[in-house]
Amino acid sequence: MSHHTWNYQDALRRDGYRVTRQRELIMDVICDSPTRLSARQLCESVRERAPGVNDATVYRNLHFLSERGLIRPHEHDGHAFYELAGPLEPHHHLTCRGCGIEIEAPHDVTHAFYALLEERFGFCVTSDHLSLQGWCAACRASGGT
Amino acid sequence: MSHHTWNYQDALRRDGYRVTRQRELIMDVICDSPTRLSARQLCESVRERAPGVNDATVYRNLHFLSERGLIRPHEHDGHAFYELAGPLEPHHHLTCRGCGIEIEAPHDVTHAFYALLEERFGFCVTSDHLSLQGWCAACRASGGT
DNA sequence: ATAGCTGCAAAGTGTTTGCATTTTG
DNA sequence: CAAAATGCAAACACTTTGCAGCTAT
Repeated sequence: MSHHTWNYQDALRRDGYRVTRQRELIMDVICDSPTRLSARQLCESVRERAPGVNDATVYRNLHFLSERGLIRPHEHDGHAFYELAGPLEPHHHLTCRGCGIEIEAPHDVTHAFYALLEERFGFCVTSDHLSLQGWCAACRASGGT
Repeated sequence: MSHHTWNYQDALRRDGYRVTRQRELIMDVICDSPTRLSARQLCESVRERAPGVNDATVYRNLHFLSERGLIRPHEHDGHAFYELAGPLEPHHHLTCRGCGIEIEAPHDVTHAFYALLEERFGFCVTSDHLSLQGWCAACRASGGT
């Protein structure tokens, strides 16, 4: 899924918001990155492409775009990391400690687990995102620690 | 489990570290709290009991005590929250959005879930702590949203 | 006596806010 | 043209650091 095949611009304009160079840059950077990026990293990446852009603008737009549902923040390591929301299914992230790859697991992998928590603790989970650390198959095969 | 039944003091002295009033205060506050506390909250609670204690000292000791394995930090909401480590089993936290209660789920509740992730994605989870939001049985019974 | 620890003040991050100016629709 | 968004600088909250003096052992 790319934001190029997704007309988020008109969606914004329709609601009276504006499509600025800065907003497009942020969407571009998020879309081009293979992994989720923190606000800080986004400030940097955006500035690489367009030196004039201010951090405050990036922060403001990350909130704005999240509120509008165009991107999605995930808490991790004490920071918010952003990814395109678009028509993507909600999902979980499995991050490899070896190579850093991020595997996306569909939301339904947690069904049985959440059912168990409900059964054993009467607790009904509402968290819609999990971020787990571990080792991917490739790293384990190649003798990762 | 209480730190009063646990002689962490001698463990420290044995290794050449000192048992100070500040360190004991921090351990007391952590132990007395029904929920995990953030560094910030700990600074405040400690200061309530002993007005002179400096934030820097609290921060330094939270790192120190974590390194020594006396307390355990858990990331949550962009901050570290601390709880007694001691001889406790590793476990997961289920936090109720309604009443804020924290249910501790033993580590083994994730066995089947982690096995599924390994089977489907070849991914071997190493994260040893999960923090999930949701609704507890009591809140759901009393018509929590 | 002497590491080890504390308090203080200053600096460092990462993020937010107010306001004058610019830009988009 | 008017509303919306930006840049800038200052404020913010939280955390870390250097150093002189204090204190547990």
